[in-house]
Amino acid sequence: MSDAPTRSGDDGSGRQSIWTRPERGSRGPVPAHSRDAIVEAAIALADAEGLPAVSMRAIATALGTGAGSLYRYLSSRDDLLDLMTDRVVGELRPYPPAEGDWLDGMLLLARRQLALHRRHPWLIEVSHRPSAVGPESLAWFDNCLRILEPVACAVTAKFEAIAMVTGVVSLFARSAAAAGSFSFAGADLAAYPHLVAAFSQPPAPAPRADLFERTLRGLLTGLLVADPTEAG
Amino acid sequence: MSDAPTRSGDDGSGRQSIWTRPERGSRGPVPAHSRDAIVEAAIALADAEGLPAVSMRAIATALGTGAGSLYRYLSSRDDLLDLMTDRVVGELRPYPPAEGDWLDGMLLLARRQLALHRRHPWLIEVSHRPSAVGPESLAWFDNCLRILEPVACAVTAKFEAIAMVTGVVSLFARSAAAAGSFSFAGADLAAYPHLVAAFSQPPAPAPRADLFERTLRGLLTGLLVADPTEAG
DNA sequence: TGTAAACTACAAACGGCGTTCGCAGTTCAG
DNA sequence: CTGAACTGCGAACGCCGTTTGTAGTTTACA
Repeated sequence: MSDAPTRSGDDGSGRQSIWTRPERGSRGPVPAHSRDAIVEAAIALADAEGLPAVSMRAIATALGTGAGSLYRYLSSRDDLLDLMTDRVVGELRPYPPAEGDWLDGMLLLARRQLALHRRHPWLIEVSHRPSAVGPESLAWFDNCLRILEPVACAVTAKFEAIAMVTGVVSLFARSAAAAGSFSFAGADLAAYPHLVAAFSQPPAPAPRADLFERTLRGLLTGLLVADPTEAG
Repeated sequence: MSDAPTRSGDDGSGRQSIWTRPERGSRGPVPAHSRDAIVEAAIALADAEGLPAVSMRAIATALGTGAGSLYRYLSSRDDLLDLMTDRVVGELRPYPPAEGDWLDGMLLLARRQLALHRRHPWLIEVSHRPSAVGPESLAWFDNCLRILEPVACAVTAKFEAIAMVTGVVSLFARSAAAAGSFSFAGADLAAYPHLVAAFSQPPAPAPRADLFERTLRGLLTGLLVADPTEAG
């Protein structure tokens, strides 16, 4: 909506994004900390105690300084979250060589992305917020395009497909994190006949094998090797 | 993970969920406000100014009272968000009669859900948080099961399918809300050859017709009318 | 009917948050 | 050498969700 604030290298207010602003000037004492150290401490904190525990004061305490001092290195907590995200996206490297089927290649990338979410559960909470795309995220995106190179279709379709794959990955990551986190106790189940019918059935024999892969395979073939009869 | 806190009618600490706790007792003056009025004010605020504007103080001001007074009707802000969510889910009623193909029925429901997200953009931010399932959400779920009744497969698969549909809906809602909200300015694009190649191509002739529907159709058939050769 | 318990409203306060500001000390450009 | 640009730091600001204390009101029950 509105005038598209497009967080980029230089927004209207003259402020620079975290990706283009230099870490420090040439004068003054050598800083006691660094952007990297702060990001590292924040990630460690998020991995260990979850995203809500990542407060400026907590990070500063972990680094042995005050909360206000962090603003010598960052301009806001949002910038820090962007840096954290891009840094862990870097863990997706090294990217495998483009060999074999492009579909298998995309599935491999998706599985790696899912593993990344397992390593850093806070990624789910952080990725839903409009963020500035960092260099590692761009590299990942670029690599997806590389794998999709043999596919003959419009770039728009590829963009859509990549976005959908990322979305489905976060979907699975979210459902894995929220597994069994609620129940129906206390509700008047009598009002929901199909629900009680479903629960009165014998439990499923076993979870279907690799719902993740089947979903993505269906999605990608559906989006990229489209039925030519409905070319719009 | 851990001991599954299962937010339900009565959690371990003896506190009752917002769905089972009575709104008021029998003694004392008649309350000046009501749970419904608070929820309504909160939804109006969220629709107009976004979820961050929904602070206890703002709601209280809108109702002409103090922030602390709201705790006579709610036990926490999280409870309020649960109530808000369930209330707008009620807007999905009335549910259409189960006629025609189940796939078409599910697609209709999904489209309605997407429209709901368009009406209440804050739903995206609120639904990613582990929440207590309210009666309207249960009714919606029950209705999905009703539509899927003619499908002959395990209930587990139906649950998975419903969850995936909801997830894909929120995916599309999110991408619609974030459309064009970032750019690559300031980045050294030379390091991303496939990205620049993609952008140097002529723009797509036109967006593919109804990516939403095609995605869901592929997903549902893939998940529910599974290939019998790989029955697990 | 009298009284105590249960309920109401409300303002003030608590602790935490992200962030800003002023101050004192340090380093380097001109 | 001087002054500008930087550094760390602690106090403060204005928000937030929530708790608490006080005072007034209504109902249940002896």
